[in-house]
Amino acid sequence: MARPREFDEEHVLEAVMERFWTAGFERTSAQDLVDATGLGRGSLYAAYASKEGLFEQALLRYRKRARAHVDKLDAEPSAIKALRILMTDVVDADLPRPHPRGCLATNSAIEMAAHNPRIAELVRENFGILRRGIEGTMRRGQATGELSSNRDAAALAMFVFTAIQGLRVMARALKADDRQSLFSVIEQTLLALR
Amino acid sequence: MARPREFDEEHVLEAVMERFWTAGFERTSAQDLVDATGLGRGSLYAAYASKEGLFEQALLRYRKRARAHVDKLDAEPSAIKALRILMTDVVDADLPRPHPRGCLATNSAIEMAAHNPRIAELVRENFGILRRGIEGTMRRGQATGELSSNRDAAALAMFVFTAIQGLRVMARALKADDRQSLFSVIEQTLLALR
DNA sequence: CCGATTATGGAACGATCATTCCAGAGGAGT
DNA sequence: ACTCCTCTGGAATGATCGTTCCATAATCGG
Repeated sequence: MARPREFDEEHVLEAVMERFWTAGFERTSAQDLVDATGLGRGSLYAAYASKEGLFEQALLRYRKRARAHVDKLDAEPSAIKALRILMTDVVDADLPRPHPRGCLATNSAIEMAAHNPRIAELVRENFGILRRGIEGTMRRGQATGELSSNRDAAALAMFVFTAIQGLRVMARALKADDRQSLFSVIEQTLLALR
Repeated sequence: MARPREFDEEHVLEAVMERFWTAGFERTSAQDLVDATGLGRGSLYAAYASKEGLFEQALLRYRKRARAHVDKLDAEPSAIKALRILMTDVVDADLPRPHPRGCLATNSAIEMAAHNPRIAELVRENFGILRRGIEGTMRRGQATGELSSNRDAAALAMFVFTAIQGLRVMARALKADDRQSLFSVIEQTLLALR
């Protein structure tokens, strides 16, 4: 051991994630990352090897968001209410002004998954966290009688999860005044669970 | 008038669209487009001004796909069957080997919409063609009594359309053996219309 | 058949890209 | 206090980016 690191890894990765999230991988340059983190090029490359390595770290960090969503799901007793809160949160989180940033995992699925197997795997892992959380909520709702028990919980969870991916795409493409139609989609999705 | 064009615009734009579709805007270089079309740089830029101009043309051309989907919807008498065919077609079309390419409009919504208003508008136009087609099918189903008439056809159409966007995201991220789960999502979506 | 005008495509451009290098700085172990 | 070893950050590198230039070719109207 010799000289210790001077930078705060939490802060650096947060800034990196933010940049990749709004601009995407290709539109974010190494210079952008230097500016965003305040580190020198040498330090950045010594610690994370490459731009792709940095992106992987950002995606790993993004898992916390998925886990937070799952925690919030588990905190609400009513399954339907929990799923409504989840989807409303997703729409609200993906639509900040001035530019909607969508979901980092969804964006990465489109932009990177076909070109980088490592990233594709991380995206699927991110997806899995939320999908399994939804499935748990679904089973809970079936146990309490809130949801019909004669339907496949895993299939229903995949259905809701896919709807969320659709909402995230629409959030990135629609104008702000179409926001209301996304909430209508949420209600139609919840209606389908009864 | 002087020397006429030697290249076939149809062929050129088809090749350009194909390239942007699989690789995305940023991962497609001007050199890639020169190679794909067989034209020289000068010819390409004289005809289309810029890489973005070329992308716009590709997206304009892509509308034909959306229109073909709508035509197929209109050809099937049963609304439910028509929508099942549509969604199955979408999943099949988005998942060719070796790399799933998804949907050009969906990919562009994620990659470009926040950065380029012109592209964002073309994406919304593409979306609108299919969404309105679905809405028409929905009304038809209500008229024949196949679908319940006491639900909002526009809201149902938006719901199905958003589900399709979700399917397109999943198609780009999932492994080939998860294909079956996408068909399960299709059935859950159709079930919600009854 | 002859200017006028446009298409052609490869060479050339400056900018920017991701990455590497390196000289200096600074704690850790002895 | 001295020697490692690592961190640091700006300079440098070669590649590639999108775009422009330009000499040549080809077709038009007259």
